[in-house]
Amino acid sequence: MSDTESKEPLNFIEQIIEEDLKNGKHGGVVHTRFPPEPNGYPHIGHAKSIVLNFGLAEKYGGKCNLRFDDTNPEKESSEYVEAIKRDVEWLGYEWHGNALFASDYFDRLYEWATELIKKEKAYVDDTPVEQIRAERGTPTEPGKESAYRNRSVEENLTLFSEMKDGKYPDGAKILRAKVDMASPNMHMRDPILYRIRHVEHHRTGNSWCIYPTYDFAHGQSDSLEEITHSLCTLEFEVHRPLYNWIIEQLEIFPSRQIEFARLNLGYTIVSKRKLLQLVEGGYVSGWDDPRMPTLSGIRRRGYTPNAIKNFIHKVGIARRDSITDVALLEYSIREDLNKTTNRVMGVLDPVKLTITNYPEDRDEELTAINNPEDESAGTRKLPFSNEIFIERADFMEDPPRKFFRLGPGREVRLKYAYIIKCEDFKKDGDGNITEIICTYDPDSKSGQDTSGKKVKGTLSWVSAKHAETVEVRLYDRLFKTENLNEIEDDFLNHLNTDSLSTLDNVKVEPSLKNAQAGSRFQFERQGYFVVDQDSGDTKKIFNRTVTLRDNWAKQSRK
RNA sequence: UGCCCGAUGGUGUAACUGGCAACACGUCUGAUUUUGGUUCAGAAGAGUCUAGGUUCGAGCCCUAGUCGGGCAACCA
Repeated sequence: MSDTESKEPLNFIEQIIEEDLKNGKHGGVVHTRFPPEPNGYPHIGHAKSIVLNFGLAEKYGGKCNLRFDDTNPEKESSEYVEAIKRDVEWLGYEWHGNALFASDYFDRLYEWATELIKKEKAYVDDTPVEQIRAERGTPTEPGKESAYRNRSVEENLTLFSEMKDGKYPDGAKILRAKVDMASPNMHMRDPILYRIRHVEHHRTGNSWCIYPTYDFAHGQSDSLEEITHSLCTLEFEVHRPLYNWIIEQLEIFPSRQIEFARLNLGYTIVSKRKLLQLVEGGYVSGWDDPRMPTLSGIRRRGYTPNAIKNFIHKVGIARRDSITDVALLEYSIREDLNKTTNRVMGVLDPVKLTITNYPEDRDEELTAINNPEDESAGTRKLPFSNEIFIERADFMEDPPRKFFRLGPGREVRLKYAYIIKCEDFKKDGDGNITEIICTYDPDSKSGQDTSGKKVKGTLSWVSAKHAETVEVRLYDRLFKTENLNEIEDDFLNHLNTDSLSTLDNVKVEPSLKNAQAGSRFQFERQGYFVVDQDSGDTKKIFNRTVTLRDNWAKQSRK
């Protein structure tokens, strides 16, 4: 694997890995990890990290751990742990061994803290929060050393042990590293290693009342797991000197931190905090609302793991901030679904069409191809009769020249059936078309057409008396602003109020009667749909995953 | 008036580590098509943030600047 010469260009992380491999670093082992904090549901941005970390391990024959960074019990819960596991598995990855937790290392971390104290590299500080903050200085001014900075090793050891034993209330004391209060890097100005929190942890319960900070837990966790390449996003770059400092002081396995730019998507928000706001504020139905960029939302929307992975690969990995065009995501899902999904007939906005010369009592079974992209998908029977439904948008009373569909006197083909001609139509008092009257050409049956006619348009349809009525939920982007990083007002002001529209009188062919939740279909000429989990036995619900590309719509917009 | 990153078509990434910018998406043509889908053929679109420098030669190296991002939670 690792010695395969691929022609694919390598991203900068792969270049680093291949260089390490060449130099025999870590004995040619590649070991990565996906390290989420269980404080929210994973979203498309996390997918980038998941695909990167697990993908690299796969590519180089290495391993990838799943490790929860659960050092802040106040925000974390096992609900999130489960959601994260589910999503990683859904994407098709298997973590190495059991799921791991930073909290598994609390004992070890405590020992290491003690070790740092003994080396005079850490001390207990009684300074109040506000003062600590003030003494840290600003980016342009150096900080001031704490009055407690030079306590004796013995005193620090005693105090730290008492902190652990619960002798002090929250915030009374902290453990800090002794680095350099004048460092131009704020994170090196005696960073906090442990804080007192008398709260229950979702895994360790009440056995601890002091918890390590990210900086004191993450690097050592990587080290304990012998992570060779520790990948994280750009904002942790300034933490890297501290990450390395701790590893050096403790003389432990030297994992290497490498940062890459997080994923930004147009019209999409990727912030757990804001996503939580959408859920709690009732702007969406939940974490798995199909409009949400969460993996659970995307999954419910009908996206496939393959599409997500391909999308991430197409986006690439780099160190510069960027915002990816949603069109790339949509392309990825269409590309996948086009090849894998069966076609069916569905009419979203039905209008009745009567074929006057077709016998009322006649039922015909036509043969339809399930997937023109996949012959093995076979064919199915489609019932036809004198009354059918077609899409309201497929008829125009006064059509423009480039409109290939139905209009007075025009002819079109009904897919898999006959060529029909519009003879007349009816309208109600408001001018809405209520019925289209046609005749058909008996010699034009699909597959045995002897009519010699050529028509430009082919319509999808559903036989009225055989149709199933279902509900369809059409989704649009949740926000109306493309770059949500640039806005200055509340992001909620940018919500697209028309992001969901529900159609409750959609007609579909009878083969869909027993479609199971999670099954995906292409409604011919419309888009890709997935059966929603809310579907009842009486009425199915279909979520529209994405529309088909539509050159006509594009052209008619001009 | 600090430190650290980054800057390549509309968007996202490449450029064999110095040899005269490529791929994908998007856009536009045309062909095929019983999905205005798919597929196929093709086109337009950047001279690589700016100014210097090194070099036979710079998107790649150096210097300065500009612009963008990050860093002052007992968050991660």
